[in-house]
This record gives sequence, structure tokens and C-alpha cells, in this order.
Amino acid sequence: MPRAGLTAEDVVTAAADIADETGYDNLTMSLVAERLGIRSPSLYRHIDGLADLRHRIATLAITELGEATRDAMLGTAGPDALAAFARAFRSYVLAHPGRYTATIGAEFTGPEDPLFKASARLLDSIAAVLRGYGIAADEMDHALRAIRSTFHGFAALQAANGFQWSADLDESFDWMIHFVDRGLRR
Amino acid sequence: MPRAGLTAEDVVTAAADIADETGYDNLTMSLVAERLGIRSPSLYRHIDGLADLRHRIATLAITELGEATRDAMLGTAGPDALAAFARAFRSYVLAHPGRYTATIGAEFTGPEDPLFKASARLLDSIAAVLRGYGIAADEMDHALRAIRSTFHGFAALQAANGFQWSADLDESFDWMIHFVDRGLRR
DNA sequence: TGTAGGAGCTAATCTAATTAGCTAGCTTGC
DNA sequence: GCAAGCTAGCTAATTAGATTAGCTCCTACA
Repeated sequence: MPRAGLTAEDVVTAAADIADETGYDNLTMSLVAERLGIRSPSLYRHIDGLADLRHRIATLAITELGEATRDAMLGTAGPDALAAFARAFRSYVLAHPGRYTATIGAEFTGPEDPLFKASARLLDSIAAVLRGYGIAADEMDHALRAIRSTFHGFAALQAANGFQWSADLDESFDWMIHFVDRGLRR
Repeated sequence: MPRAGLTAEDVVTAAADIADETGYDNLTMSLVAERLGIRSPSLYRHIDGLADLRHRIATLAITELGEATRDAMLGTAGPDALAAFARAFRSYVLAHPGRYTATIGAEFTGPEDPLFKASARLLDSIAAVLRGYGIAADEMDHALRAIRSTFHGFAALQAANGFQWSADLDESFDWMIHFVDRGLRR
């Protein structure tokens, strides 16, 4: 029979799509194999098991998220850059809940880990926002963590269906952008 | 042989302790059973499977977290209440990373779900903080979500070892408390 | 056109959750 | 004090899923 001719990238993309469509927790090797038209043991020719696959999905997600926010922030500065970053971030998470969920528990294996580089690049975007607010260098790490926590928290709660109440989520998100804006001013 | 005489509560507590000690992802029915001195199928007399067990751990965690923050906030108001809430929240997560992790993906099954009630009680604590800042009623839901997102994000990232950089985490957390304080003022 | 490498396969193993059905320890009513 | 019923806990078996071993044969390249 003819070979499928797959690459590791194909496998990761298929897995990420499945995670987006059916939920990160429902991701199995069998489902990925089925979608690619092969048997699950064959996946091991391309990736190093489920843990590796999840790690790669996280890397893909952070990379894409970094690109999306970077694109959205082009030509903006100050509060506009903050809003652009925030909206792009949220759009990505809404469009790719499975990919984003993969990032929640992901840990770096070391400084050579592609996930590390992708994360650093995403943090660069946030740092650019912060410079627009004149955050001092010695506060930069703290501010980075605060911003990251805030948006990550919103995204994680939304991805987990954690918000149950009446008020509109889009409005809440806009409110939060202003909240962050006030928090960053002196 | 004599019976162990277990209750559902015993099972959940044992499981929560295991999650705290060895990591939420390493929680298995066998480990829980072993710690309780019974065989894993016997657990099903008390709980309804692993998914139910996880849900109950989340409920336990949110309940305990609600009590801890409530206690810490007693006799405080305004920015002091915010700081008291935040520090109690973080202490709990540091002491019980496994329990807290259980809450990250937990969803309510309905308004009768004990997790729902526990969450409502925790949100009450946050609402009390917000009233101290004079947040208008029509903004209350948005502000609640923003605060919750911020602290949840920090806790989730820390529980997942998501912060890798140099700066001290305690300092970052204090910085974030002030950041939130500024964000809540007008 | 021959061959080396590796993609994909089947078969088998292992771990973990879960279900079925049995046994016997407590509790309650007499 | 004792019999009956409830049910906690047990063993055995099933299922799903990840992973490993080892084979085959397609494909790229000399």
C-alpha cells in the first residue's frame, strides 16, 4: 500500500485540530491516527508518545499566539497596543480552545526547548506593551507576570467554561482591558 | 476481615492529599485505594469513578479556599481586604497545589452542584473586596471576573511551574496586588 | 536497477478504570 | 441474645488506551 508520507508537523497539526474540535481531554493517539489514515503505533515514527505530542501542541499554540498578537499590535502603541494584544489573544483562544488548553500545564524541558523560545517571543509582545506604559526596568518582570496572569486567567477560565453568570463576556473582557490599563498607569 | 469503615469524605481527602503530594496528574484510583488500605474497585462504593472524585476534590478545594480567604479578611476593609484576600489565596494554593489544580478544569453540573455553592461563597469574598472600592453594581460582574482571572491566572501558572525567570515570585505577587489595587481605583 | 533506510503494519504487553457478582461484617428489630 | 438485611469490600474479568517489538515493503538515491 502507498505510504501516507507524514511529517511530525502533520501529526501535531492533526492532533491540535482534534483538540480544538473535540476537547483537549478527548485527545487520544487512536483519534489522531484515524484522522491521518494510519494505525496508532505508526505515530511513534514521528513523535515520541502522547506526552511529547501534547508538548508540541503547546509549542504550536504559543507560537501561533505570538504571531497573532504581534500582527495585531503592528503600528499601535500605549493603550491601543494593550487593547490590540488583548483582543488578539482572546480571539486566538476562542478559535483554538484545545490548542490553548495544551499550554496550561506545559513545562519547559530546558533553554533549548522550542516552547521556551516561543514563550519568550510571546513575552516580548507583552514587554512591548509595558514599555509603552513606561514601566521601569526593575519592575518589568513583575509587570510581565501580572499581565500574563491576568489574560491567562481569563482565557483559562473561559476555556474551562468557568464563567457562568449573566453578564456578557465580551463586555467583561473590555472592562478588564481598562482595568489593566489603569493598573499600569501611575 | 474488619471493614475500614470509610466515607466518601475520607476517600476525597485521601485523594486530595495524594494530589497535593505527588501531583494532580499522578492521581490514580489504585493510589487512593492503597492509601486507604482497600482495593480500587471498593472505591466505587463511595464515589462514582475518577471523574466524580476529581470533581469532589475541586469542590473541597474551593470550599477550603473560601473559608481561608474569609477568615483572612475578617476585620479588614478596602486595600487591606484586597491584600488579605490575595495572600490567603496564594498561601492556600502553595500549600495545596494538587487540590487547586483540580479546580482549574472543573465545571458545574447544575445549580444544585455543591461546587456551584462553594464557588458562589468564594465569589462573595471577592465581592466584599470590590464593595470596599465602591465598584458600581452594574460593573460588579465584570470586576469579579477580572479579579478572579488575575488571581486564578497567577495561581494556575505557578501551580504549573509556568514562571521561569529570575525575579522573586513573592515580590511579583506583591507587585500584582498593587497593580490590582490601582486597577480598581478611579 | 539495486539497495539502504525508514514509514507503516500486526501482534503483543502493560497499566488503569470500570463492571459483575460474591462474601461476610455491622446494625437493627425482636 | 439472635436472625435478617444492608452494604463495604473482595476477586475476577472486561475494556480502552498507550506503548514496544519486530516485520515488510515503498521510495529515494547511487
